[in-house]
Amino acid sequence: MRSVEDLVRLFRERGYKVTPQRRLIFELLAGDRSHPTAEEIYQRVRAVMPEVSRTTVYNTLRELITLGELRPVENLSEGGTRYDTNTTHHHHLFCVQCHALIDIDREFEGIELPPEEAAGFRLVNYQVTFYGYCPDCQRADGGRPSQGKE
Amino acid sequence: MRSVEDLVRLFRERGYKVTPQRRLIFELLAGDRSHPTAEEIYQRVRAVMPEVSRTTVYNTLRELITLGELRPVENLSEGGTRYDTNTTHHHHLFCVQCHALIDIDREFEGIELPPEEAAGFRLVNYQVTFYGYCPDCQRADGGRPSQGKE
DNA sequence: TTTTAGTTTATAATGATTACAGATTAGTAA
DNA sequence: TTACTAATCTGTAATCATTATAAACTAAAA
Ligand SMILES: [Mn+2]
Ligand SMILES: [Mn+2]
Ligand SMILES: [Zn+2]
Ligand SMILES: [Zn+2]
Repeated sequence: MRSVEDLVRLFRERGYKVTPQRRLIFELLAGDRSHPTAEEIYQRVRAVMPEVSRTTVYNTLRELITLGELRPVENLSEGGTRYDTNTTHHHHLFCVQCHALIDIDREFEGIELPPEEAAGFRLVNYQVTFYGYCPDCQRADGGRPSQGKE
Repeated sequence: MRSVEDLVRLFRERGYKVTPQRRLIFELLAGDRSHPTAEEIYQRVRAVMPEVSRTTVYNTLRELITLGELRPVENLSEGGTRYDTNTTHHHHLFCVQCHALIDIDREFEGIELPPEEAAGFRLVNYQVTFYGYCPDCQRADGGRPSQGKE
């Protein structure tokens, strides 16, 4: 995500107005590496401008996402937790269109995190997720989220 | 996840009663590899026993999870979407206790999915997530979800 | 059978997010 | 500067996924 002033310029270019609320959200996010939730951002905003509404925070986040300046952390359970009958360690292949989720039961070599990159974490597991288009969605490329199988 | 009869035995062993509702949910899940949501399971249950309630489905799923026979698909945005100011391709390190989420900006070698394992998918991306305990949570191992930094 | 602890159901409550409508304002142009 | 207006903001209601509650029901032990 760019600097506050770049975001201001970008918003103006695209015909979005630059309000004090938006500018404050830019300032709070520009330096942030903590992957905050909307609620956390709202609380930080409120500490400075107590009258700002949650809706404005949600709206501004959505705008930043639309402009490609922010993104939601990847989440395979959009629209409800998904349950896995495979309780052993394994990886996944996810269709970004129809949300088909397929197990990958083999192991990958070379996925090590040297201590200096592990930020002091004691590691217990890791998981790889591949994103792509399943055969059904490649074919029916019209666009509507087909339901794949069944 | 085990066979229906094994699940029946397991439930009896642990003092859970085996009701027709539970047995049906076992039957629907035992062969399933689709990573269904609670709502999808509920709809499948309802097609057979229309009077079963959503609550029973949720309860049974929770029991299966408690017994280690089922698990929720990993999700870094438990309790609300998290927003990422880093919009470029990168990986993550996640504290399973306080949910701290840290970027890993380097690439991993050897993460290839040969076509025969790709199930016909056209791949567009992949992501690695490491799970572990952050330094704060290793120290304060009492258990309560400390908030880490800030 | 009878008993009862555990289970189910319907309904209410909660938490995250989106939809809406009326009040407010950024940015433009006179 | 002032006036204008489309865009934005706020408060509130609605929606969706999930959990809590309490009264009715029942599996399984005696
Ligand atoms: Mn799986
Ligand atoms: Mn990140
Ligand atoms: Zn698909
Ligand atoms: Zn931690």
